[in-house]
Amino acid sequence: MNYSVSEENYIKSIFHLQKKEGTVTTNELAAELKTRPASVTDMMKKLKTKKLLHYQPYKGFRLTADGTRVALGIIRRHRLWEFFLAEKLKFTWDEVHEVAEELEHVSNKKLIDKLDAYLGFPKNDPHGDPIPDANGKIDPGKKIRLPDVPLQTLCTVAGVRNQSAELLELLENKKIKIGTRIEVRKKFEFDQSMEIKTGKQSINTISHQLAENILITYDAG
Amino acid sequence: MNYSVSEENYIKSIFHLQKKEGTVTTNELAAELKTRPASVTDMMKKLKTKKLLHYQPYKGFRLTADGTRVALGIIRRHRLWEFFLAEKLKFTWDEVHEVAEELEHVSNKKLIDKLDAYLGFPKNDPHGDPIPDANGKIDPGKKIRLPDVPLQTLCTVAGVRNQSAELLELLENKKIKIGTRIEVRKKFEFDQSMEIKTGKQSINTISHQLAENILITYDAG
DNA sequence: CGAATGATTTAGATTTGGCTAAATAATTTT
DNA sequence: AAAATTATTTAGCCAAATCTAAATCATTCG
Repeated sequence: MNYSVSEENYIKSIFHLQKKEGTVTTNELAAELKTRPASVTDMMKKLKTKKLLHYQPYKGFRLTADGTRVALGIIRRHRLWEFFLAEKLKFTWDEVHEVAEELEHVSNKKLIDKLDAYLGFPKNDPHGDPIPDANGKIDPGKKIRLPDVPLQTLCTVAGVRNQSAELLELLENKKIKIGTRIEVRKKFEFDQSMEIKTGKQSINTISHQLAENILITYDAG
Repeated sequence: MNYSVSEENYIKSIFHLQKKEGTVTTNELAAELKTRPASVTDMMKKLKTKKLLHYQPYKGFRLTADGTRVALGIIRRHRLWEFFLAEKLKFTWDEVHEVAEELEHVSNKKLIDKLDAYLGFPKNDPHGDPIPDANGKIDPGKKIRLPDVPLQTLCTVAGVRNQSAELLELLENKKIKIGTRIEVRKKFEFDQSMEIKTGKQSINTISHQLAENILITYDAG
Protein backbone atom coordinates (compact mmCIF):
# COMPACT_ATOMS: atom_id res chain seq x y z
CA MET A 1 0.00 0.00 0.00
CA ASN A 2 2.97 2.31 0.50
CA TYR A 3 5.64 2.87 -2.10
CA SER A 4 9.16 4.26 -1.98
CA VAL A 5 9.99 7.58 -3.61
CA SER A 6 11.82 5.66 -6.28
CA GLU A 7 8.91 3.33 -7.00
CA GLU A 8 6.56 6.29 -7.17
CA ASN A 9 8.76 8.09 -9.66
CA TYR A 10 8.83 5.02 -11.88
CA ILE A 11 5.06 4.58 -11.68
CA LYS A 12 4.44 8.22 -12.48
CA SER A 13 6.78 8.19 -15.47
CA ILE A 14 5.24 5.03 -16.87
CA PHE A 15 1.81 6.58 -16.56
CA HIS A 16 2.83 9.68 -18.50
CA LEU A 17 4.76 7.77 -21.14
CA GLN A 18 2.05 5.24 -21.80
CA LYS A 19 -0.44 8.02 -22.27
CA LYS A 20 1.63 8.99 -25.28
CA GLU A 21 2.63 5.55 -26.49
CA GLY A 22 0.28 2.93 -25.09
CA THR A 23 3.22 0.77 -24.13
CA VAL A 24 6.52 1.83 -22.64
CA THR A 25 10.00 0.52 -23.40
CA THR A 26 12.96 0.09 -21.11
CA ASN A 27 15.11 2.68 -22.88
CA GLU A 28 12.36 5.29 -22.98
CA LEU A 29 11.85 4.98 -19.27
CA ALA A 30 15.59 5.03 -18.55
CA ALA A 31 15.91 8.25 -20.56
CA GLU A 32 12.93 9.82 -18.82
CA LEU A 33 14.25 9.01 -15.35
CA LYS A 34 17.87 9.74 -16.22
CA THR A 35 18.93 6.31 -15.13
CA ARG A 36 20.26 3.19 -16.85
CA PRO A 37 18.23 0.53 -18.67
CA ALA A 38 19.58 -2.12 -16.30
CA SER A 39 18.16 -0.23 -13.33
CA VAL A 40 14.82 0.00 -15.08
CA THR A 41 14.71 -3.75 -15.63
CA ASP A 42 15.33 -4.34 -11.93
CA MET A 43 12.52 -2.02 -10.92
CA MET A 44 10.14 -3.50 -13.50
CA LYS A 45 10.60 -6.93 -11.96
CA LYS A 46 9.83 -5.49 -8.58
CA LEU A 47 6.73 -3.61 -9.72
CA LYS A 48 5.52 -6.69 -11.52
CA THR A 49 5.67 -8.78 -8.34
CA LYS A 50 3.63 -6.03 -6.71
CA LYS A 51 1.06 -6.43 -9.50
CA LEU A 52 1.31 -2.83 -10.62
CA LEU A 53 2.65 -3.71 -14.02
CA HIS A 54 2.02 -5.94 -17.01
CA TYR A 55 5.51 -6.92 -18.02
CA GLN A 56 6.98 -9.59 -20.25
CA PRO A 57 10.78 -9.44 -20.63
CA TYR A 58 11.75 -7.77 -23.91
CA LYS A 59 8.15 -6.76 -24.57
CA GLY A 60 7.75 -3.44 -22.79
CA PHE A 61 5.24 -2.78 -20.06
CA ARG A 62 2.11 -0.94 -19.03
CA LEU A 63 0.34 -0.29 -15.76
CA THR A 64 -2.31 -2.65 -14.42
CA ALA A 65 -5.56 -1.25 -13.04
CA ASP A 66 -3.88 -1.21 -9.61
CA GLY A 67 -0.85 0.56 -11.03
CA THR A 68 -3.04 3.16 -12.65
CA ARG A 69 -4.83 3.78 -9.38
CA VAL A 70 -1.51 4.34 -7.64
CA ALA A 71 -0.33 6.65 -10.43
CA LEU A 72 -3.47 8.75 -10.20
CA GLY A 73 -2.93 9.13 -6.47
CA ILE A 74 0.58 10.47 -7.04
CA ILE A 75 -0.62 12.81 -9.76
CA ARG A 76 -3.41 14.04 -7.52
CA ARG A 77 -0.91 14.93 -4.81
CA HIS A 78 1.44 16.59 -7.26
CA ARG A 79 -1.22 18.76 -8.86
CA LEU A 80 -2.87 19.75 -5.60
CA TRP A 81 0.48 20.92 -4.23
CA GLU A 82 1.11 22.82 -7.47
CA PHE A 83 -2.20 24.55 -7.05
CA PHE A 84 -1.42 25.39 -3.43
CA LEU A 85 2.03 26.74 -4.27
CA ALA A 86 0.72 29.00 -7.00
CA GLU A 87 -2.55 30.08 -5.41
CA LYS A 88 -1.56 30.47 -1.77
CA LEU A 89 2.22 30.85 -1.66
CA LYS A 90 2.44 32.97 -4.81
CA PHE A 91 4.94 30.88 -6.64
CA THR A 92 4.95 31.55 -10.37
CA TRP A 93 3.56 28.78 -12.51
CA ASP A 94 6.98 27.79 -13.82
CA GLU A 95 8.39 27.29 -10.31
CA VAL A 96 5.72 25.02 -8.91
CA HIS A 97 6.60 21.79 -10.66
CA GLU A 98 10.00 21.30 -9.06
CA VAL A 99 8.75 21.90 -5.52
CA ALA A 100 5.69 19.70 -6.05
CA GLU A 101 8.01 16.88 -7.14
CA GLU A 102 9.18 16.70 -3.54
CA LEU A 103 5.89 17.28 -1.80
CA GLU A 104 4.03 14.68 -3.85
CA HIS A 105 5.78 11.84 -2.04
CA VAL A 106 4.17 12.68 1.29
CA SER A 107 1.30 10.29 0.91
CA ASN A 108 -0.84 10.82 3.99
CA LYS A 109 -4.38 10.53 2.62
CA LYS A 110 -6.01 12.71 5.24
CA LEU A 111 -3.50 15.47 4.52
CA ILE A 112 -4.24 15.42 0.82
CA ASP A 113 -8.01 15.29 1.22
CA LYS A 114 -7.96 18.18 3.68
CA LEU A 115 -5.66 20.14 1.40
CA ASP A 116 -8.10 19.50 -1.45
CA ALA A 117 -10.98 20.82 0.64
CA TYR A 118 -8.96 23.83 1.80
CA LEU A 119 -8.19 24.71 -1.80
CA GLY A 120 -11.87 24.38 -2.78
CA PHE A 121 -11.59 21.13 -4.77
CA PRO A 122 -9.82 22.67 -7.75
CA LYS A 123 -10.34 20.93 -11.10
CA ASN A 124 -7.05 21.90 -12.72
CA ASP A 125 -3.50 22.70 -11.67
CA PRO A 126 -1.69 25.91 -12.71
CA HIS A 127 -0.61 24.30 -15.99
CA GLY A 128 -4.21 23.44 -16.82
CA ASP A 129 -3.78 19.73 -16.19
CA PRO A 130 -6.73 18.02 -14.53
CA ILE A 131 -6.55 17.06 -10.84
CA PRO A 132 -7.91 13.58 -10.01
CA ASP A 133 -10.43 13.56 -7.15
CA ALA A 134 -10.14 11.49 -3.95
CA ASN A 135 -11.34 8.42 -5.88
CA GLY A 136 -8.85 8.86 -8.68
CA LYS A 137 -11.46 10.12 -11.11
CA ILE A 138 -10.55 12.83 -13.55
CA ASP A 139 -13.34 15.10 -14.70
CA PRO A 140 -13.63 13.72 -18.24
CA GLY A 141 -13.30 16.12 -21.10
CA LYS A 142 -16.22 16.25 -23.51
CA LYS A 143 -16.40 13.40 -25.95
CA ILE A 144 -15.97 14.60 -29.47
CA ARG A 145 -16.12 12.85 -32.81
CA LEU A 146 -12.85 11.92 -34.41
CA PRO A 147 -13.33 14.12 -37.52
CA ASP A 148 -13.37 17.16 -35.21
CA VAL A 149 -9.91 16.47 -33.75
CA PRO A 150 -7.12 18.72 -35.01
CA LEU A 151 -4.18 17.13 -36.80
CA GLN A 152 -1.18 15.86 -34.83
CA THR A 153 -2.99 15.95 -31.52
CA LEU A 154 -2.94 12.98 -29.22
CA CYS A 155 -6.29 11.80 -28.01
CA THR A 156 -7.87 8.67 -26.61
CA VAL A 157 -10.79 6.61 -27.81
CA ALA A 158 -13.60 7.05 -25.30
CA GLY A 159 -16.54 5.37 -26.97
CA VAL A 160 -18.50 4.68 -30.17
CA ARG A 161 -21.78 6.11 -31.42
CA ASN A 162 -23.43 2.82 -32.17
CA GLN A 163 -23.01 -0.76 -31.12
CA SER A 164 -23.65 -2.58 -34.37
CA ALA A 165 -21.78 -5.83 -34.92
CA GLU A 166 -20.56 -4.45 -38.23
CA LEU A 167 -18.91 -1.45 -36.59
CA LEU A 168 -17.38 -3.55 -33.85
CA GLU A 169 -15.98 -5.98 -36.39
CA LEU A 170 -14.30 -3.15 -38.24
CA LEU A 171 -12.92 -1.63 -35.06
CA GLU A 172 -11.54 -4.96 -33.99
CA ASN A 173 -9.85 -5.40 -37.32
CA LYS A 174 -8.23 -1.98 -37.02
CA LYS A 175 -7.26 -2.69 -33.41
CA ILE A 176 -9.15 0.30 -32.12
CA LYS A 177 -10.84 0.05 -28.75
CA ILE A 178 -11.63 2.16 -25.71
CA GLY A 179 -8.40 3.61 -24.40
CA THR A 180 -6.48 3.36 -27.68
CA ARG A 181 -4.32 6.42 -28.25
CA ILE A 182 -4.91 8.02 -31.61
CA GLU A 183 -3.28 10.79 -33.54
CA VAL A 184 -4.73 12.05 -36.81
CA ARG A 185 -1.92 12.48 -39.35
CA LYS A 186 -3.76 13.49 -42.50
CA LYS A 187 -7.26 14.24 -43.69
CA PHE A 188 -8.03 13.67 -47.36
CA GLU A 189 -10.39 16.22 -48.81
CA PHE A 190 -11.59 13.94 -51.58
CA ASP A 191 -13.48 11.40 -49.48
CA GLN A 192 -12.90 12.75 -45.96
CA SER A 193 -10.96 9.62 -45.11
CA MET A 194 -8.09 10.05 -42.70
CA GLU A 195 -4.76 8.56 -41.87
CA ILE A 196 -4.30 7.89 -38.17
CA LYS A 197 -1.54 6.57 -35.97
CA THR A 198 -2.69 4.19 -33.25
CA GLY A 199 -0.59 3.06 -30.34
CA LYS A 200 3.11 3.13 -30.86
CA GLN A 201 3.49 2.91 -34.57
CA SER A 202 0.76 1.38 -36.68
CA ILE A 203 -0.57 3.68 -39.37
CA ASN A 204 -4.12 3.12 -40.58
CA THR A 205 -6.52 4.69 -43.00
CA ILE A 206 -10.13 4.96 -41.95
CA SER A 207 -13.23 6.14 -43.77
CA HIS A 208 -15.31 9.14 -42.88
CA GLN A 209 -18.21 6.89 -41.90
CA LEU A 210 -16.02 5.08 -39.44
CA ALA A 211 -14.39 8.25 -38.07
CA GLU A 212 -17.77 9.78 -37.38
CA ASN A 213 -18.64 6.91 -35.09
CA ILE A 214 -15.52 7.10 -32.96
CA LEU A 215 -15.66 9.35 -29.90
CA ILE A 216 -12.49 10.59 -28.23
CA THR A 217 -11.32 12.76 -25.34
CA TYR A 218 -8.12 14.74 -25.07
CA ASP A 219 -7.17 13.70 -21.58
CA ALA A 220 -7.97 10.18 -20.57
CA GLY A 221 -5.65 10.76 -17.59
CA MET B 1 24.35 21.25 2.38
CA ASN B 2 21.61 18.64 1.90
CA TYR B 3 21.00 15.79 4.27
CA SER B 4 19.16 12.48 4.00
CA VAL B 5 15.94 11.88 5.92
CA SER B 6 17.87 9.56 8.18
CA GLU B 7 20.61 12.10 8.88
CA GLU B 8 18.01 14.74 9.60
CA ASN B 9 16.20 12.54 12.07
CA TYR B 10 19.44 11.87 13.92
CA ILE B 11 20.33 15.56 14.01
CA LYS B 12 16.90 16.51 15.26
CA SER B 13 16.92 13.89 18.01
CA ILE B 14 20.39 14.89 19.18
CA PHE B 15 19.25 18.50 19.35
CA HIS B 16 16.26 17.65 21.50
CA LEU B 17 18.15 15.24 23.75
CA GLN B 18 21.07 17.55 24.36
CA LYS B 19 18.67 20.29 25.35
CA LYS B 20 17.78 18.07 28.26
CA GLU B 21 21.16 16.58 29.01
CA GLY B 22 23.91 18.73 27.53
CA THR B 23 25.54 15.68 26.06
CA VAL B 24 23.95 12.68 24.40
CA THR B 25 24.87 9.01 24.71
CA THR B 26 24.69 6.25 22.14
CA ASN B 27 22.06 4.26 23.99
CA GLU B 28 19.82 7.26 24.62
CA LEU B 29 19.83 8.10 20.95
CA ALA B 30 19.26 4.48 19.93
CA ALA B 31 16.21 4.33 22.23
CA GLU B 32 14.88 7.65 20.94
CA LEU B 33 15.17 6.59 17.31
CA LYS B 34 14.09 3.00 17.95
CA THR B 35 17.23 1.66 16.38
CA ARG B 36 20.32 -0.17 17.64
CA PRO B 37 23.36 1.34 19.33
CA ALA B 38 25.61 -0.03 16.59
CA SER B 39 23.63 1.86 13.96
CA VAL B 40 23.97 5.02 16.01
CA THR B 41 27.74 4.66 16.15
CA ASP B 42 27.87 4.34 12.37
CA MET B 43 25.84 7.48 11.87
CA MET B 44 27.87 9.40 14.46
CA LYS B 45 31.02 8.71 12.47
CA LYS B 46 29.34 10.00 9.37
CA LEU B 47 27.99 13.15 10.99
CA LYS B 48 31.39 13.80 12.53
CA THR B 49 33.10 13.75 9.15
CA LYS B 50 30.47 16.25 8.01
CA LYS B 51 31.47 18.42 10.97
CA LEU B 52 28.00 18.48 12.46
CA LEU B 53 29.05 16.71 15.65
CA HIS B 54 31.63 16.78 18.39
CA TYR B 55 32.25 13.11 18.97
CA GLN B 56 34.91 11.15 20.78
CA PRO B 57 34.32 7.39 20.87
CA TYR B 58 32.89 6.29 24.23
CA LYS B 59 32.39 9.92 25.30
CA GLY B 60 28.99 10.82 23.90
CA PHE B 61 28.38 13.66 21.46
CA ARG B 62 26.86 17.06 20.92
CA LEU B 63 26.13 19.22 17.90
CA THR B 64 28.67 21.69 16.57
CA ALA B 65 27.56 25.21 15.66
CA ASP B 66 26.97 23.92 12.13
CA GLY B 67 24.99 20.98 13.44
CA THR B 68 22.85 23.28 15.54
CA ARG B 69 22.15 25.48 12.54
CA VAL B 70 21.01 22.42 10.58
CA ALA B 71 18.85 21.24 13.49
CA LEU B 72 17.16 24.61 13.80
CA GLY B 73 16.36 24.52 10.09
CA ILE B 74 14.64 21.15 10.48
CA ILE B 75 12.73 22.33 13.55
CA ARG B 76 11.67 25.46 11.73
CA ARG B 77 10.20 23.41 8.92
CA HIS B 78 8.51 21.00 11.29
CA ARG B 79 6.85 23.69 13.37
CA LEU B 80 5.76 25.80 10.41
CA TRP B 81 4.05 22.79 8.88
CA GLU B 82 2.42 22.03 12.22
CA PHE B 83 1.08 25.55 12.33
CA PHE B 84 -0.19 25.26 8.77
CA LEU B 85 -1.88 21.93 9.41
CA ALA B 86 -3.69 23.19 12.49
CA GLU B 87 -4.49 26.70 11.35
CA LYS B 88 -5.36 26.17 7.71
CA LEU B 89 -6.23 22.51 7.26
CA LYS B 90 -8.05 22.20 10.59
CA PHE B 91 -6.11 19.26 11.92
CA THR B 92 -6.40 18.93 15.69
CA TRP B 93 -3.27 19.76 17.63
CA ASP B 94 -2.59 16.12 18.49
CA GLU B 95 -2.64 15.06 14.83
CA VAL B 96 -0.20 17.58 13.43
CA HIS B 97 3.06 16.16 14.73
CA GLU B 98 2.95 12.92 12.78
CA VAL B 99 2.19 14.59 9.46
CA ALA B 100 4.80 17.30 10.04
CA GLU B 101 7.39 14.56 10.58
CA GLU B 102 7.07 13.79 6.89
CA LEU B 103 6.74 17.29 5.54
CA GLU B 104 9.74 18.59 7.47
CA HIS B 105 12.16 16.74 5.19
CA VAL B 106 11.20 18.79 2.16
CA SER B 107 13.95 21.31 2.53
CA ASN B 108 13.40 23.82 -0.25
CA LYS B 109 14.27 27.13 1.42
CA LYS B 110 12.06 29.28 -0.77
CA LEU B 111 9.09 27.05 -0.02
CA ILE B 112 9.59 27.37 3.72
CA ASP B 113 10.16 31.11 3.69
CA LYS B 114 7.06 31.67 1.56
CA LEU B 115 5.05 29.38 3.80
CA ASP B 116 6.28 31.40 6.80
CA ALA B 117 5.13 34.62 5.16
CA TYR B 118 1.79 33.11 4.13
CA LEU B 119 1.17 32.05 7.73
CA GLY B 120 2.06 35.54 9.00
CA PHE B 121 5.42 34.67 10.59
CA PRO B 122 3.97 32.77 13.53
CA LYS B 123 6.10 32.71 16.70
CA ASN B 124 4.88 29.39 18.11
CA ASP B 125 3.53 26.10 16.81
CA PRO B 126 0.23 24.58 18.02
CA HIS B 127 2.01 22.97 20.98
CA GLY B 128 3.41 26.33 22.07
CA ASP B 129 6.96 25.55 20.98
CA PRO B 130 8.85 28.44 19.42
CA ILE B 131 9.41 28.55 15.65
CA PRO B 132 12.93 29.58 14.57
CA ASP B 133 13.00 32.38 11.98
CA ALA B 134 14.68 32.19 8.57
CA ASN B 135 18.05 32.82 10.24
CA GLY B 136 17.58 30.11 12.84
CA LYS B 137 16.92 32.58 15.61
CA ILE B 138 14.35 31.75 18.24
CA ASP B 139 12.55 34.64 19.86
CA PRO B 140 14.26 34.46 23.25
CA GLY B 141 12.06 34.04 26.26
CA LYS B 142 12.37 36.65 28.98
CA LYS B 143 15.42 36.27 31.17
CA ILE B 144 14.46 35.58 34.75
CA ARG B 145 16.50 35.17 37.90
CA LEU B 146 17.24 31.68 39.06
CA PRO B 147 15.36 32.01 42.39
CA ASP B 148 12.16 32.57 40.39
CA VAL B 149 12.38 29.27 38.55
CA PRO B 150 9.98 26.55 39.70
CA LEU B 151 11.42 23.28 41.00
CA GLN B 152 12.20 20.42 38.64
CA THR B 153 12.04 22.61 35.57
CA LEU B 154 14.77 22.55 32.99
CA CYS B 155 16.19 25.91 32.03
CA THR B 156 19.31 27.36 30.50
CA VAL B 157 21.76 29.92 31.81
CA ALA B 158 21.38 33.02 29.66
CA GLY B 159 23.49 35.60 31.50
CA VAL B 160 24.62 37.12 34.79
CA ARG B 161 23.60 40.34 36.49
CA ASN B 162 27.10 41.64 37.10
CA GLN B 163 30.51 41.04 35.68
CA SER B 164 32.67 41.13 38.79
CA ALA B 165 35.74 38.94 38.83
CA GLU B 166 34.53 37.47 42.11
CA LEU B 167 31.25 36.27 40.60
CA LEU B 168 32.96 34.89 37.53
CA GLU B 169 35.45 33.02 39.69
CA LEU B 170 32.64 31.37 41.60
CA LEU B 171 30.74 30.49 38.43
CA GLU B 172 33.82 28.99 36.93
CA ASN B 173 34.37 26.89 40.01
CA LYS B 174 30.81 25.59 39.85
CA LYS B 175 31.12 25.01 36.10
CA ILE B 176 28.22 27.27 35.31
CA LYS B 177 28.34 29.29 32.12
CA ILE B 178 26.08 30.60 29.40
CA GLY B 179 24.21 27.69 27.90
CA THR B 180 24.55 25.40 30.92
CA ARG B 181 21.34 23.46 31.53
CA ILE B 182 20.09 23.81 35.09
CA GLU B 183 17.34 22.23 37.08
CA VAL B 184 16.52 23.39 40.62
CA ARG B 185 16.05 20.37 42.87
CA LYS B 186 15.46 21.91 46.29
CA LYS B 187 15.15 25.30 47.88
CA PHE B 188 16.11 25.61 51.54
CA GLU B 189 13.94 28.02 53.44
CA PHE B 190 16.52 28.71 56.11
CA ASP B 191 19.05 30.59 53.99
CA GLN B 192 17.39 30.49 50.58
CA SER B 193 20.23 28.40 49.23
CA MET B 194 19.32 25.89 46.58
CA GLU B 195 20.41 22.54 45.27
CA ILE B 196 20.71 22.45 41.52
CA LYS B 197 21.58 19.85 38.93
CA THR B 198 23.79 21.08 36.11
CA GLY B 199 24.44 19.24 32.91
CA LYS B 200 24.05 15.53 33.03
CA GLN B 201 24.55 14.72 36.66
CA SER B 202 26.54 17.03 38.88
CA ILE B 203 24.61 18.26 41.90
CA ASN B 204 25.62 21.58 43.42
CA THR B 205 24.52 23.83 46.23
CA ILE B 206 24.50 27.54 45.57
CA SER B 207 23.78 30.50 47.82
CA HIS B 208 20.92 32.91 47.42
CA GLN B 209 23.36 35.71 46.58
CA LEU B 210 24.74 33.64 43.71
CA ALA B 211 21.34 32.47 42.49
CA GLU B 212 20.07 36.04 42.30
CA ASN B 213 22.83 36.89 39.88
CA ILE B 214 22.13 34.07 37.45
CA LEU B 215 19.67 34.74 34.63
CA ILE B 216 17.99 31.93 32.78
CA THR B 217 15.48 31.28 30.00
CA TYR B 218 13.17 28.34 29.59
CA ASP B 219 13.76 27.65 25.95
CA ALA B 220 17.25 28.17 24.67
CA GLY B 221 16.07 26.37 21.54
C1' DC C 1 18.11 -15.72 -44.88
C1' DG C 2 21.57 -14.61 -41.88
C1' DA C 3 24.55 -11.18 -40.06
C1' DA C 4 24.75 -6.70 -38.02
C1' DT C 5 22.64 -3.54 -35.02
C1' DG C 6 20.09 -2.05 -31.33
C1' DA C 7 17.38 -3.07 -27.21
C1' DT C 8 17.13 -5.51 -23.10
C1' DT C 9 18.53 -8.38 -19.47
C1' DT C 10 21.99 -10.70 -16.48
C1' DA C 11 25.95 -10.58 -13.53
C1' DG C 12 28.57 -8.46 -10.32
C1' DA C 13 29.99 -4.18 -7.69
C1' DT C 14 28.84 0.04 -4.86
C1' DT C 15 26.47 3.05 -1.47
C1' DT C 16 23.36 3.91 2.36
C1' DG C 17 21.25 2.61 6.43
C1' DG C 18 20.25 -0.91 9.23
C1' DC C 19 20.97 -5.48 11.95
C1' DT C 20 23.31 -9.23 15.15
C1' DA C 21 26.98 -11.02 17.65
C1' DA C 22 31.33 -10.48 19.59
C1' DA C 23 34.90 -7.61 21.48
C1' DT C 24 36.38 -3.87 24.19
C1' DA C 25 36.02 0.21 27.28
C1' DA C 26 33.99 2.36 31.35
C1' DT C 27 31.68 2.13 35.53
C1' DT C 28 29.94 0.05 39.57
C1' DT C 29 30.00 -3.44 43.11
C1' DT C 30 31.85 -6.35 46.32
C1' DA D 1 41.48 -3.48 43.38
C1' DA D 2 39.41 -7.12 41.02
C1' DA D 3 35.18 -8.77 39.33
C1' DA D 4 30.84 -7.99 37.43
C1' DT D 5 27.93 -5.26 34.84
C1' DT D 6 26.78 -1.90 31.48
C1' DA D 7 27.85 0.96 27.52
C1' DT D 8 29.90 1.33 23.25
C1' DT D 9 32.28 -0.01 19.26
C1' DT D 10 33.93 -3.40 15.77
C1' DA D 11 33.15 -6.92 12.44
C1' DG D 12 30.50 -9.05 9.31
C1' DC D 13 25.76 -9.35 7.00
C1' DC D 14 21.55 -7.85 4.58
C1' DA D 15 18.36 -5.17 1.49
C1' DA D 16 17.28 -1.38 -1.65
C1' DA D 17 18.56 1.18 -5.44
C1' DT D 18 21.89 2.31 -8.22
C1' DC D 19 25.91 1.49 -11.67
C1' DT D 20 29.11 -0.82 -15.51
C1' DA D 21 30.23 -4.46 -18.46
C1' DA D 22 28.98 -8.54 -20.67
C1' DA D 23 25.61 -11.55 -22.57
C1' DT D 24 21.37 -12.38 -24.92
C1' DC D 25 17.20 -11.43 -27.56
C1' DA D 26 14.78 -9.09 -31.53
C1' DT D 27 14.71 -6.77 -35.67
C1' DT D 28 16.26 -5.04 -39.80
C1' DC D 29 19.05 -4.75 -43.85
C1' DG D 30 22.02 -6.38 -47.45
